[in-house]
This record gives sequence, structure tokens and C-alpha cells, in this order.
Amino acid sequence: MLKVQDNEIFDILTGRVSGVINRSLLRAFAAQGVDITTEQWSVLACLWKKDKITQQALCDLTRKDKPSMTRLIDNLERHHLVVRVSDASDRRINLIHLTELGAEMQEKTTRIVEGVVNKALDGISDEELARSREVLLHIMKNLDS
Amino acid sequence: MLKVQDNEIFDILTGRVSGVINRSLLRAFAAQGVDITTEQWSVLACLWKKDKITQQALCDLTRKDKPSMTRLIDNLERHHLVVRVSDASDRRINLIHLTELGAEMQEKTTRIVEGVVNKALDGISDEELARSREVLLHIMKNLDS
DNA sequence: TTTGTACCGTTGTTTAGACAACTAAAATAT
DNA sequence: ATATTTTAGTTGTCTAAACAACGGTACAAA
Repeated sequence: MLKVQDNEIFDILTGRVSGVINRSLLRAFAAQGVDITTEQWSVLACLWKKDKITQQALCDLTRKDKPSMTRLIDNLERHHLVVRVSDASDRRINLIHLTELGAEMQEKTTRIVEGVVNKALDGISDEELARSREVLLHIMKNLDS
Repeated sequence: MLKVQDNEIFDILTGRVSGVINRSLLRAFAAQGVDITTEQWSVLACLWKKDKITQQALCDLTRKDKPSMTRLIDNLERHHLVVRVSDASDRRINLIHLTELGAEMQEKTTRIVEGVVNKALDGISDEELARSREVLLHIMKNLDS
């Protein structure tokens, strides 16, 4: 039986690593004069792949719940990065459109994110990384109840 | 160069895994009638190892900042799990003492956490786990600026 | 057609992280 | 001995996650 409390595994799984990464990203954005959070970036990243999708689709893509998405989009709208466009044929739906400003963010922010990720992964081989990814995905699957 | 947006690595590192674990833990606590959060548990876990330490020590152990710790301890006090005791010889310091109730939580909650962790790690070998841990610690070190 | 049901999004409340600004106490320097 | 710096903790503001509850809209069954 695993001794949970005496093991860094728990530390790691419970968000220390992602916290460090999140902080690094936030600071990298701020340092480059980009006023955006990691979460906001993750929503924009979905829209850069496929624009004009529903909030629900964004929830599924980002694994966030609906209230979280509502407020994330509130903030993105406040920053003039997206707009909600209600669908004429189904008035329950908002389609989220990138603004010109939102579309422009892609290049610069992606460069920043790639910089942080490359720094994070420095000295880690593709194989090690792939193995770790398998393990983490395995863990996620185990807890998917 | 890594294609950040098309890679689950980023998803994983940015908190999806820890989010899943955190949610699982919260629900496991709630299901067992334990009214506590994962973060609160992580603070208590430090105190079970070594009681009557400063808030700053708890910050260092849990890698949280001081404001976060202040509020976590506010909440733990509200739940009567710890008390702040100001040190007579250095009046800047609060020593955080477990209450009897806080001490009693150890057994039950640790059992719950071990259950979740074991479920999470089901089918993952010690070696795979150790390798992943190395990779994640390596990432943390890379970003430790 | 009306009723029920499923779906989309919002609001409210609590907990928490990040950051800046602040108070108070202790330690160090001059 | 006084002034400066460091340390401990708190408060305020913004962003975000979890969960429950709610209002509208669409659709299917009775």
C-alpha cells in the first residue's frame, strides 16, 4: 500500500507541476505585454482551430464546466477578443466568434507558449515525454468515473 | 519545434490531470461526509507530520504563497481543525496548532486519499511511475526561475 | 396541443491562486 | 540608539473552479 503522505507523487498529481507551468506562462504573457490568462489562451486556442462554435463545444474541448466557460467568455469579451453571436435557428445557442484582435493574438501568444513549453521540456527526451504522457493519460482514464 | 497546440502534452501539463484528481478527491471526501477540500487536506497533512509550525513553513511545504495560506488557515480555523497561536518570543509569528478534531481527521481522510490514489495508479507499475515522477520533477526544475 | 424532457447558457456562493500593497515586529547596520 | 532592512502575516482585487439552482428554448411523447 502506498504511503501517500510521504510521497512526492501526491504532490505532483495534486497540481504542483501544473501550478508551476501556469505561473510561468502567466508571467511570460505579462512580460511580453500580453494581458491574458492561461485559461483564456486555452479557449482562444480552440477557436483558432475552429471558429464560431458553441460555448458547450468549448466546454467539451477544454474540459471546463458551463459556469466556468460563461465567465471565461465574459472576460474574453471584456478584452474584445471574442463576441457572443446568438444563433438565429436555435436561440439557446451562442456561437463564439473571434474578433480581429482575438485572431491576431495567435501568432504572438503561441510563440510565447512554445517558448515556455520548450524551456519546461529542456533535457527531456521524446521517449521519456511519451512515456510520461501515457502514464498521465492512464491516470486520467482511471479516474474517469 | 514542438507544435504546442496540437499536443496533449500541453493539456496535461496545464492542469487537466491534477484537475481530475482534485475533483475525484473532493467528491470522495464529500461522499464520506468529510467537509474538507484537497488544499485544506494538504495543509493538515503537513501538520500531521509536524505540528505547531509557522504559516511561512506551511507556505514552503505546500508551495503556496502567503495570502493563500492566510485564507486556507482562516478556513481551517472556521472548521475548528486548527488554531493560530501567536508565539510569545516572536510576536510576528503564528504557530499553527492542530485541534483535537484536526488530529482526528488524519486516519479517515488518509484512507480516503489512499483509495483515490490507488484507483488513479491502478495498472501503473512502480517503474513507470518513478520515471514519470522524474520527468515531472525535471520540468518543475526547468521552470524554477 | 399540451406535457414532459433534454439542452444551452446564466447567476449565486464558496474556495482558492496571483499579485500588489500594507502593518507590525525583529534583526542588522550605522 | 536610531535608522534601515528583513521577515511574518493580512487585506484587497481579479481570475477561476466546483456545485446548485434557475430561465429559456427546442423537441418528442401523450
